[in-house]
Amino acid sequence: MRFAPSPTGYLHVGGARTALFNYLFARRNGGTFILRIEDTDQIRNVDEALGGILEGLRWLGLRWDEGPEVGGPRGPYFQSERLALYAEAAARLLASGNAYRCFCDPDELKRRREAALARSLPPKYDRTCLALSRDEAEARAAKGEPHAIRFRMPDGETTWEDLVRGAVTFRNETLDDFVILRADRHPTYNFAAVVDDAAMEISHVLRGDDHISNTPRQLRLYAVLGGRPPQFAHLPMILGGDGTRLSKRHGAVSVTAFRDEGILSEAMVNFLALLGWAYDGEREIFTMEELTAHFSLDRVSKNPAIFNYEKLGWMNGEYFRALPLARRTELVAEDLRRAGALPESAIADRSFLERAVAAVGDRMKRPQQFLEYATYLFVERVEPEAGPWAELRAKPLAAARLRKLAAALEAASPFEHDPIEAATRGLATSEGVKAGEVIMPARIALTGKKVSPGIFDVILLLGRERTVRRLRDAADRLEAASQAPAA
RNA sequence: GGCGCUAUCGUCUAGGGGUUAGGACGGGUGGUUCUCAGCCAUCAAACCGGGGUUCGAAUCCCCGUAGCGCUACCA
Repeated sequence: MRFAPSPTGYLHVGGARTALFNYLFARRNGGTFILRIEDTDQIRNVDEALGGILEGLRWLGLRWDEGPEVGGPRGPYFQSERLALYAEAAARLLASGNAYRCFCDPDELKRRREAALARSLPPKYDRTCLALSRDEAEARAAKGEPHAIRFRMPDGETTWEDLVRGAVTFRNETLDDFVILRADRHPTYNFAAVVDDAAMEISHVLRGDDHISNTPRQLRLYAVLGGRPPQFAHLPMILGGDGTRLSKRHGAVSVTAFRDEGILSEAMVNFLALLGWAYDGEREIFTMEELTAHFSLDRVSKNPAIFNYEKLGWMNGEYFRALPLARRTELVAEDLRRAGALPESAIADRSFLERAVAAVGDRMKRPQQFLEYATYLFVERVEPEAGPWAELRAKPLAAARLRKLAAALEAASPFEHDPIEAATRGLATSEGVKAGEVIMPARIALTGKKVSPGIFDVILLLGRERTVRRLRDAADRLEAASQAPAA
């Protein structure tokens, strides 16, 4: 079992889903999860790009048994360090006549390909260099003439039993004599993958279904290189909302970006697992342990799946709300610090922050939402939002009630939840109105908004002094405004 | 163009020769509470089209259509 990403700088959710399925399959079946880095393309970066991949995998909790940083008996785990293996395998194919040297100019081939495409013809390599005698080819190679090595595709057809799709067949003539070793002696993907999968004794290959058409090529390579091919399973692709391959323009795509937006790794894993796999269609919440216990390839879907950001958000809420208060507070503190949203002293007062987080309670689906429900706790004075303020002004008795509430709260003793509630409701009763008639104006005066945690929690958090001051301040302003109706 | 894969509510999916075609997200409505969130209840919402096989097809087969993928000296 292996996951073999190329170092692209970050772990894409599609890659993450593939990695997860590989991991689950290996764990479920007592296999070994190998991480191999496919860095055969010289053009692409490697070092810093690798970090993002490993970080993403680790964050998700997908620990590899063998691979970078942990080593293992089948190393090295970077293809760039396995060049000798590919050269040796290519030499064997050359010797057996299953491959041949190609001196064609890449630019010329590209032109021909485009020309063929323009005339609606299949853009296959025309086997020009297959016609070269072996002596001539060897002589030109010996002179140092640049050339690639191509696989000689045999006639016939290639079939395999895909673990998620069943039998898949390709006619070899549609496959082309593809390059296995480039002029710079680096292997191409299909070749390196086969040489390594064979050497690493890979039993199962789970990958995206964009690799389906690579599979017959690889199978052909196995046939001439020797070694039993692994079993293949092609997973459905993950698409964006418009039905095309998920990419940056659809929104966040790297798992670390989701992390930074407050998505919990447990939620990410759970959500990814459901993209292309289902337990029974009913149950949706699974821990990693439960996933490894239940995962099986025959419940993997064949249809591409559109990445639903909203459902991820919902699922994150499920996990976030289930976290112990201390943990939620910790996550909120981390986010506040990262965003630089509050002075360090406010963040450091952990017991107050914890009370605030408790008051916000189920309203948060992710730490980032904390301030939506709590900003007023951390400012000297609130500036009511226009809509709510206008509503307050529309109530002629509001100012007077605010003052009465202030007085009632000054008298409430002790200054705790129940006496505060009793004082507030008592006022409503004596005013002959429903509690909401007192509470909503208070909410606007105290928080500046129409939406907040429970009012008694807010009052408690604010403390008697600040509460009373804000109530009276709002009353003052209401009265001033009614003097000058223009505002 | 060629080759391949796929096709159940808007989305993720369960099911599979006879079902009121189930669940979840999202949406609507009602309830609960001081608002919101949450929770509870409830509603709307789907088998791509056409042929065939069959007593019976959404399910099996074929064709079509659509979407996606591959068609590199990328992976």
